Amino acid sequence: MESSFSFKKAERLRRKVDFERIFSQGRRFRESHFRFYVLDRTLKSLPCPGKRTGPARIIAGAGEKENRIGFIVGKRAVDKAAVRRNRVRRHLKEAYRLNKSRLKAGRDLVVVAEKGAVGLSFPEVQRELLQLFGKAGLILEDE
RNA sequence: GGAGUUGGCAGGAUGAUCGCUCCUCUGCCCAAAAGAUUGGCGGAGGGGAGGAAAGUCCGAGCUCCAUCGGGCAGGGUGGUCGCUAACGGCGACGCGGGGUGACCCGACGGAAAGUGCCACAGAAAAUACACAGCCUCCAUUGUUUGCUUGUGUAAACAAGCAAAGGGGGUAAAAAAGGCGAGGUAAGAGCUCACCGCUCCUCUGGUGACAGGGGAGGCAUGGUAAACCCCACCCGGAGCAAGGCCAAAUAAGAGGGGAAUUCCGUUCCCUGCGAGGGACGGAUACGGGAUGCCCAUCCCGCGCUAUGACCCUCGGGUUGGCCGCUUGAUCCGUCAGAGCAAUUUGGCGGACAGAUAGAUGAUCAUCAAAUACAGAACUCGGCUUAUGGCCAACUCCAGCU
RNA sequence: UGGGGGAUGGUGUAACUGGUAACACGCCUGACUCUGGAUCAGGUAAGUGGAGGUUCGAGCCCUCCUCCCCCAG
Repeated sequence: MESSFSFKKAERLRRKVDFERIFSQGRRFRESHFRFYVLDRTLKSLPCPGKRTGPARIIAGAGEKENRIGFIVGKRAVDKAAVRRNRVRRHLKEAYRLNKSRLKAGRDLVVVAEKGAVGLSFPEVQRELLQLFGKAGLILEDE
């Protein structure tokens, strides 16, 4: 298995309907500074993207076994200053990028930052994110 | 050494590993008859946040909408001259004010065109009037009215009141400009010196204004970031502007056409809902009213209208593409114009374009580096946030 | 990102054309009652989000900041 650390556009959630589907149908977890939503695309693959009846590219792009993830760092909930919000999001992206090879595939994930997330250092963010992945049962067992 | 004023500077660097985005060149794959092209996965090279990117306070470019004319109105600016694409910005100068000083600050046109306001206090608040206290005969000149009381035969004298003149504990602001002297019964530009004011005139300056001379003895309280007057300027909205393509859906518009309903209030009936009544409004032919020309008002001229059903066109939504970054651009240097802002020309160099939204993470070294803070159509300014460094100048203290 | 609105006692709202910041619900004390509620009487509490300016004098007028809310995908 090639343990690529790259993190391209196709691995990010970019569509409003994707976010809404995960919020309405996904499972939810919490740590002290982040909320976490998971939706397993492999279980309900047949009806899930339907009903939109859009072009076939939507199904094709999401139909692979790749994980997709989105990060939400709100202005109202987290911090007004754009610099500090960017720092939180970059920490989250880096923590996911370095650890994503250890996760089960075929899921859509969303991480929402909350009030106290601004003051955290990168190791603290990485530890909390891994705790969330563990709670959700996403970490592969094989050594 | 301390305190301060003004102007300027950079906004961590280097290396290693793992990553993101855009552009150029290039290899492979998929779809297709083929090619262009688009998409996916790679390779090489290159670019990748700020002085404030911020606040959105002004000014523009750009785009769409509106635009038949006029009036009234609304908003903005406010010393002068210039600079600029434009500005409420900048420069120089004038005037006024602050600071021992370097230097700084000023919405800085008009209150004898009009209107409004000026609480409390005070005699009085825009008019110089009433009123309280005080002075008015002794001497020089002239004049002196009425009433009451007292003395006296009377004439007359004395006292008081009225008439006449001056004046102002207060107040943010005060009038016979301020202050000092003379003057007087007490007092007033009544007189005089200095300062100020008004008018006339001369000189200098493009101008704001400055300086000189003469006359008047002084008449015009404050407020225009109150209405207003004067001069100048101003259509509206904003890239989520706006345009194109595809998909599914069927709102709206136009036409036809028959008919009389439709909407709102939640007052009444009903347990609630549905429904009905009442009230108000809209609609038929006309009128009126409303709407459309930036908002409001008026005039002239013009246009439009309720709605089941049928036909035609195809709004908005979702996804993608364009707009989208090289332009009144910025920097360096040389030469020219100008006190300067700025500008002309030559040479060289630089310049992000994302769309769930790119600059990061970890480590090492440098004495330390986490100040404020992140592009979203683009420029020119202003304002606000901010740790540090440098230069010039000012004041104070000490030493030589 | 662009556009619009607001901030006044603990809470919800007033303050006309600039002239002593008002009202209700609260809260506290007292009366009434065996006690509580209701009622009555009295009191407490903001100097108007912050900083400057205009004016004799700003909640109100002007400028700049801070915070909150709404609209447009």
